[in-house]
Amino acid sequence: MKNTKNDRRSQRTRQLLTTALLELMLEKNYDSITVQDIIDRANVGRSTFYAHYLDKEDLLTSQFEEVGRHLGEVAYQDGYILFPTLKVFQHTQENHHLYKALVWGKGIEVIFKAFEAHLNAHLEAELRHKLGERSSPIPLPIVTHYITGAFLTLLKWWLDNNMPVTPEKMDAYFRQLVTPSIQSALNIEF
Amino acid sequence: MKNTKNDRRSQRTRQLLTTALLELMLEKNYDSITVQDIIDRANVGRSTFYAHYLDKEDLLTSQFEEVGRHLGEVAYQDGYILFPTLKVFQHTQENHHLYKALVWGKGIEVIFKAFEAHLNAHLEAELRHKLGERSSPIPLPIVTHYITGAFLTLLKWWLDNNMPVTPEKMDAYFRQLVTPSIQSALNIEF
DNA sequence: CTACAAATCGAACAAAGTGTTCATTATCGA
DNA sequence: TCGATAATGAACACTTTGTTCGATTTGTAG
Repeated sequence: MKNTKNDRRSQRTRQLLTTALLELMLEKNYDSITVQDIIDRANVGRSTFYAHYLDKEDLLTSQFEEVGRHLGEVAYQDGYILFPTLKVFQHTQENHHLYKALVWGKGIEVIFKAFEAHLNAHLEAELRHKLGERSSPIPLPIVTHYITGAFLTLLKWWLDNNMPVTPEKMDAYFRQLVTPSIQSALNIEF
Repeated sequence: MKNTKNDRRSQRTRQLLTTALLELMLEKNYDSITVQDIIDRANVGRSTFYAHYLDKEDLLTSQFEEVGRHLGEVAYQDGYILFPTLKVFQHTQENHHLYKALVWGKGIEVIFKAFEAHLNAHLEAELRHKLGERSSPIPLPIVTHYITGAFLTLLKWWLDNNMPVTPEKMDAYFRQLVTPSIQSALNIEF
């Protein structure tokens, strides 16, 4: 098939561009990175870049939205209530070079947005299920945003400070903080 | 004094520029706003703009960092532990036109960063005071970031959704969620 | 091996925006 | 009215953007 051939070549080009952008984000501010920088680093022709992406922003988001979605899905592959936060902390530590680049640049915002959306959706569904017939005294979107907001802020803080404690400790701290809130707010045990 | 005269003129010019930027942010994406747009709207000469600010970013941050600091200070003028969140919700609602512009643009990030720094610092100091000699089972920075992260996320969510509940209700929800956490985590009563 | 189609290359281009310079004009206090 | 300071805006060199297009490379089907 022709598809195979085209796809492989194109895919490799996209990979080169993504890698180049990531490398550059480790070196300098995202806003000051030009398309020229990226294609120089990636050894890719100017017109090729624009054949694949609309602009620099497009390269950033199209790649990293996927990462965010992926994170959201991984986080939910088990039936946890309050999702497996430990996994996320661990995954973040293992790939912290990637995430440092994202924190430095503004890529992290894109990922977090996609991640947050997933977390909120799943969390709301699970809480609703757990509640059953009872209604929540606090609107569920408020509860879910409260939880994901706190979680992502801690995750970012942890990264910014070069992960001063282990993922296991972070997870324990987070759960210690969030559990009583949910229990008392929704009268749910878990 | 000459200062008075200069200051007044300069100040007025800066005001014009800030207002123009705010208006423009209501109309279109921050990144697509040019310096030309701003000075046209403000009826200010090009060179005047650059006499006051380094670039567009500088205009944004120098003005809005102040807003963030101001918010942080206002929030602490009473001796609350867990700062007067209600006031912040109310203030946000009263000035929601301003904040909508900021949410739409990316100005909100700048403000939140400055605001968050203040909240964290004050919160940590107060919690430490409240703890006295006892040491916290959870590192205080983690507690404070947990709280401010959750708070700012809820504040943003509330704005994004056009403030579907009253400031009083938001405040009550937030406190209901966060109070048990802190009590159980730090053994503090308040 | 050859032929072919798809992907890449890179030079050239117009367009837009940036930040600076400087001679000129407006403003306001003394 | 004078003088200092601020604002003006045209002109400038420079950077970046996104597009076009003919030449070139690459991988595969036959």
